[in-house]
Amino acid sequence: MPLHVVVADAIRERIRSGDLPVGAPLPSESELSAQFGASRGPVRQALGQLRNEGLIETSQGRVPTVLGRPLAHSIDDFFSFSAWVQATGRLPGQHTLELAWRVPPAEVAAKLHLAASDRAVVVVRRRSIDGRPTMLERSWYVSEVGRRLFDFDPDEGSIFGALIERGVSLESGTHTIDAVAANVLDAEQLEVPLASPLLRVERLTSSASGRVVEYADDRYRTDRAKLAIRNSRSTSAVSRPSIARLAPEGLPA
Amino acid sequence: MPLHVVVADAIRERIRSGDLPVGAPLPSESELSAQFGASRGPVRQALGQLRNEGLIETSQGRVPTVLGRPLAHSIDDFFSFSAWVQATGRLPGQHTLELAWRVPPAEVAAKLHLAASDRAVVVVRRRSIDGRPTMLERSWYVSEVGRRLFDFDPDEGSIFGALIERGVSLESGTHTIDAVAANVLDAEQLEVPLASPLLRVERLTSSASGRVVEYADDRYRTDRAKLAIRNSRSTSAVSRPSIARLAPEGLPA
DNA sequence: CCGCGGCACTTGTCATGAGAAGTTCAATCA
DNA sequence: TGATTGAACTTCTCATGACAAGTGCCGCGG
Repeated sequence: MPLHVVVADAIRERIRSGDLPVGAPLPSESELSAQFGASRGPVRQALGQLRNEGLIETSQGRVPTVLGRPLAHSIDDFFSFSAWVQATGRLPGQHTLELAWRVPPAEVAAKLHLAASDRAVVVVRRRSIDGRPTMLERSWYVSEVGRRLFDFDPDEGSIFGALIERGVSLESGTHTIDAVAANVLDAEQLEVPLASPLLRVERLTSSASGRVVEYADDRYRTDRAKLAIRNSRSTSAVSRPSIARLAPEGLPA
Repeated sequence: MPLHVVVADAIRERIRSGDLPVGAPLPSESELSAQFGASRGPVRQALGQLRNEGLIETSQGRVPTVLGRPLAHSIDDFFSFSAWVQATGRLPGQHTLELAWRVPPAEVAAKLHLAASDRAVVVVRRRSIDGRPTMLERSWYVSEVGRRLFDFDPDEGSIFGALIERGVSLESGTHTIDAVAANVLDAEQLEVPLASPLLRVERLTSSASGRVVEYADDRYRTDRAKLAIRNSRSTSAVSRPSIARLAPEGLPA
């Protein structure tokens, strides 16, 4: 394991455990170098990573300080409805409306990088929080991944979690957010009037190898779930903006 | 200006301009070193930054490749409509419908932490991209900040930029995203049918001292603007989740 | 007692050099 | 023809050394 990862993990653990409380100064770079028997390079690489994670704050001439504890829930909460709901102390529910293996519509096939005649596995589920219908989920999986869905009951719980457990690589994702009017199925399942505004999150999930494996269209009742983003300018000026507005491709330049 | 920033800016510009199209290979590190008269250090620092921004992809043994056009150059693009539109190479426009100093509705006053009788400055503007109506913005500023709005023409350009220039501290923000049906004003100004689904972004901006200074309700035509979020699990499992789903307060536990 | 200068220490930036590990591609062999 | 090997690339990692620039603090002088 690379030295800079070792250093970053060690410091992260010291922060998580409370050994380095919030606001506390970190050892200087030279001290860390000595502690880990590394030169300044790897140490600075580790500190840069931690700064990007928002864990520490650095500035010239001043020893780095601890900004906050790492959050208990992971980014998985953003991929998995079940994980999110559970993390907020409520009860997730799901009711499968459809589970099938068939040729997807052209626009879905394009997003999954499939040939026109390739089949994919589609799952349509109504998700609920504490028994209240909250979201309607339409997911398409490439066959290779999707066939595993027949191994277990999608009414059981998290598909995301089940796939991860079975060794499927679900690594990165792009989420696109907009609003749509509820169609007949949406309205019926979410128990809202036809054409009600719904928050839509489209998700493209890729494996570690970069292969697109899932396309999902999730529609939320906005009175039961929203999205929130928190960010600050100064500390993130150098950090990566994981969020951005997006202009649709369809717009003429 | 630091060398690695110069290098990063140059490459970013070459991507933005299309000189380096999507999927194209970047020059190798040694070539870049030669081009900029820099050693490998700053070049690698620049590439790391671009990788963090999701602009390029790197892996051992392979030349870096262009992943996509920049979604956002900086966090500022997320706060400022003008900055965002300009960064994507298009022309922002604004038409002010109202600029007034008056007592805000109770729910707005609460968000700004104002007393019931305190006044605030309200601005309603229709924002456009390349002349097309795209977003309707309703912003409320606390008086202390809002009075500066009368110093310049809000039709001129970015309020955000103008306030920053005048030394106003706009440091952090919380964005809440949902969907709403277009009301009469929305429909008229955005040129969509009544009750069309719109993407709404509510923004609470705070100064460095933590004081809430702005509340905004921005409503987008979803055919002209969306939100995108890119994230990966492994590298971000520990990375800060600057994004989270949010359950509304109104929900009974 | 207060203010100020200067020194020690810090991080930020950059150069140079080197080996490990992965990728690409063309020549070679079955 | 198809698989394999190897060399020439690449990036990743790390060490060392150096200077610039910012911070904190102690002690001196007022």
